Amino acid sequence: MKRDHVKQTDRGENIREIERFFPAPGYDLSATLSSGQAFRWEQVRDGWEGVVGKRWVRLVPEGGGIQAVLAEPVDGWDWLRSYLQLDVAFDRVLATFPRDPAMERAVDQCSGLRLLRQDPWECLASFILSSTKQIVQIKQIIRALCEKHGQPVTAGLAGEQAWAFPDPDVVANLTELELRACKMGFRAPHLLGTARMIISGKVNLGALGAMPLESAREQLLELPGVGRKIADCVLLFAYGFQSAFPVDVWIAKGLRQLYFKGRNVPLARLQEFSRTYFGPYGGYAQQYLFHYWRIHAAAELRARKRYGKKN
DNA sequence: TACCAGGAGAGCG
DNA sequence: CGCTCTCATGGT
Repeated sequence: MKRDHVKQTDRGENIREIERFFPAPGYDLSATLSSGQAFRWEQVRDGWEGVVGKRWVRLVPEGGGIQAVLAEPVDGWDWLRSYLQLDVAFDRVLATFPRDPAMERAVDQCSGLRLLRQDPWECLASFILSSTKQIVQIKQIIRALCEKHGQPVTAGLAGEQAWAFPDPDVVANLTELELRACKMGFRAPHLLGTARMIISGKVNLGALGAMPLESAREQLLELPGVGRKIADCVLLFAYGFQSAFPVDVWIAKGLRQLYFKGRNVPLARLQEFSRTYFGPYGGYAQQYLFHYWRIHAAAELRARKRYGKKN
């Protein structure tokens, strides 16, 4: 135990803490961390362990909130509050969703799912690596990249080791071959090219948050390996553009099934539909549908196997 | 063993 | 434009 690292002054200033409890009623940590928005969290016993920025964190849901435990003490917790979006008035978000049967089922079954607010570079790089990969595989690629090229950070109370996500300048100075060694295949030149464009200053990730959604998206689309879907993921998960609505294969399937009677509606029309139909927090609605549809479809598949295929 | 995965980009008519 | 093909790799 490292409790002796927790120092307090009489005046209550410079309090360095190694753990803290955050009240978060209704927050479903498991759904949030496993819903395909972030890829570095692992379930360990009754909690989740990962690296946020340069810090290893263990999060345990308990008693209407989240207990956070670090490996090393910190001065403040704003970085974690922001990452977990603990201050979002969530009832007001839910109230803006369209009231249709599909949306209500999704909210009903995934209530407690939240959107994170991630670091733009890590989020961008992660989703460049995500294209045509299953979530389990994306996690493997990112783990390899971090273990080979990320900065080591202290993890756990016994001082084990974890790795931070490698910064853009580190990635930019790697070779395509070194990146391919992380099993990212044809995504390697995309990631490399993007890292180099960011280092060169041709795209400034720090400036996008203050831009209108469309301008920020335009900037992201300049980067190699970044199309509409990945751009929207980054706009939503890293910059907090709540109306960005990434349409991937799952969402596309779900939208066609749930809102178009299974008709083969073209992607562009699905994007147009999602932009107008789901409201100012469409991104949130999207994450509910994504999570719901992924679980729903998986359950359906298992049921078919068990009872024998009817089709 | 086949099929497919939180796509993007080039090439075609 | 809109459609098709390819890209690399591994889970199910």
